[in-house]
Amino acid sequence: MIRLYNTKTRQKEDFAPLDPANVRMYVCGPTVYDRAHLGNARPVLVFDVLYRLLRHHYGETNVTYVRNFTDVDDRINETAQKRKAAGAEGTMEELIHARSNETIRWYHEDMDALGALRPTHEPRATEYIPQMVAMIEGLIGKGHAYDAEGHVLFAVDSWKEGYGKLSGRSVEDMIAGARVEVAPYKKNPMDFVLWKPSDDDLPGWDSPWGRGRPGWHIECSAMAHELLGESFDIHGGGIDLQFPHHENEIAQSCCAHPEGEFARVWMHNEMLQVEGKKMSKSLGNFFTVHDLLEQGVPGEVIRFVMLSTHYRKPMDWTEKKREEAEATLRKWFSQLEASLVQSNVPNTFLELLKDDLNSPGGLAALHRLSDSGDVAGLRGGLEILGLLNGQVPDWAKTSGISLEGVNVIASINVSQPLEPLAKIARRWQAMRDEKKFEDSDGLKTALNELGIELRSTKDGPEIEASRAFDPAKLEALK
RNA sequence: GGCGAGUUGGCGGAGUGGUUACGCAGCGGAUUGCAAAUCCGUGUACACCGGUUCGAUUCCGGUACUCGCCUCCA
Repeated sequence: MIRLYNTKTRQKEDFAPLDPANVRMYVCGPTVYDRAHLGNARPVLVFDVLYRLLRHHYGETNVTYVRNFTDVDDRINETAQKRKAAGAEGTMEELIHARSNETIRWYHEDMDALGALRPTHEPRATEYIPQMVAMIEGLIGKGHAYDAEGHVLFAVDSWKEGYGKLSGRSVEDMIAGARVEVAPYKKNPMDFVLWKPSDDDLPGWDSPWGRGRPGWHIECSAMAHELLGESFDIHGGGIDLQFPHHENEIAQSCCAHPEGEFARVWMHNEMLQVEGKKMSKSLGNFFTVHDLLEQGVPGEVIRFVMLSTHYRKPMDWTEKKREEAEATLRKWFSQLEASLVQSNVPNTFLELLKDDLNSPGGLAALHRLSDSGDVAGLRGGLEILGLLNGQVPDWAKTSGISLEGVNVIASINVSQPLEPLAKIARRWQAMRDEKKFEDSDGLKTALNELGIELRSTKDGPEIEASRAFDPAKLEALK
C-alpha cells in the first residue's frame, strides 16, 4: 500500500487509484521563458520518483503522467519584445514561438541529464486554446464567470463553499490580508482572470469575448480535463503554487465539471534554498541546472542531493552536500561495476518510498545494502530512485590497467596516456625501496595537488587519476 | 495584518509514546616507514515552559525563533 500526504486533507492517506489499470497524475510544468533554474528541478525529480514508484507498483503501462508547458505568458512576450527591439528578424509571433521552442529544447536537455523520465504527455498550452474557450463558456453558462471589459473573470462568490479549501483560507481572510490591486471591473477582489484581451502585437486567439489569450490558471484545468478526465488521482506541484494557482484550478474545474471531483490527492513539494538563503539573482546564488551541468556536476549528483531531503521539507543546496553525494555515488557505482548481478528491489527499501516518498530513508537503506554487500538490492534501489538508468555513468567509471607491476587507475574521462603515470609510480616505489621517505612523501604531496593519488597495496604501488591532469606539470616533477 | 510549515547529536538528515536511523566529520584500534584506502569499535541529540500519561523527543496548549505563501517564482 502506497501512502501519500494529501494537502487537501492535511494527512497521510492510503493511496487507492480510481483505476489501477490507469493511474493518472498531473504536475504543473514550467513556463518556458528561460532556462530551468535549480528550484525548477525539485518538483521534476520528486514526481519523477513518484512516477517510477507508481510504474513499479501498478505496472509500467498503467500510469499516465501529464506535465504541461506553459507557452503563453507575458514573460515570454517580454523576452520576444526585447529581442525585437534589439533588431531580431521576424514577427512578434515568430519570435515568441522561437523562444518557447528553444526553452522547451533546453528543458528536455537539462531534465534528461537529471535522469527524469519524459511524462506520458507534455501538452503545450497553445495547443489547447479551443478546450479553454469551451471551458470558459461553460463557466459563464453556469453563472461562475462573467465578461467584463474584454476580460472574463471567475466569480469566487459563486462557489464560496469550495473556494479556499486547499489552502485553508476563507475568501474573507484573503480579502482582509490581500495586497493585490483591485481592478475596477472585478465584482469581488479575489476574482481571477480566465481570459484577457491581447493587443495586435501580442499572441491572441479569436473568442466570443474578442481576440485575447487565456489566463494562467485555466490552462492547467483545460489540459488536465482533456488528457485525464473529470476525476483523476494525483495533482502535484511546488507549494508556492498552492495558492492561488491550484486553488483556482480547483474552482474552475469543479464548477465546470461538477460531476467530477478533479484531483483526489494534492501533493506539494517544499522550496529550495541555496546555502541557507532563498535563491535569487540579487543574492548572487542563482543558478540554473545547465550551469551546474556545465561545471561538471553530474546529473546523478544533483538528483541525489535533491532526494536526500524529504520533499515536504525545505531543502538547502550546499557545496558540502554536493561533495558528499558524489563520494557516496562513486562508492556505490564502483560496487556495481564489480558485480554483474541483476537488480532486485528489496522490500525494506520499497516500504520507505511507499511511505509518502521517504527518499532520505530510502538512501539510508541503500547505505545498509551497500555495507552488507547486497549489490542486487543496491542496484534495484538506485533504479527506482532514478539514480541508475542502465549502465554506471561514465563519470563514475574507472579503468584500471597493470603496467609493469604498477596498477594504474583512471576515471574513464581521463583520456590521457597512462604510461607517464606508471613511470612516476615506479619512481616513487624506488624512493621508498631506498627508504628515501622525504623524497617519496614530497612527490606524493605534489601529485595530490594535481589530483593524482599514490598509494601502496599488497600488490605493489597504485596510482589513480580521478580527473584530467596537465602532463607538463607531471613531467616537471621528474 | 491574514494563512501555513518548521525547530533532532559538530554538520546533514530520517523516525518513534518506553528498545540502534543513516551519512559526513571526530575519537580509539587493526593495518602502514608515514599515509591513503579498507576493516573493527565509539556518540542516550531531540528549542523553551506547562499539561495528559506508569512513562513524551514523539500527543495537547502556550512562548521564542526560523521560513514560506498572500505580488500569474516550482
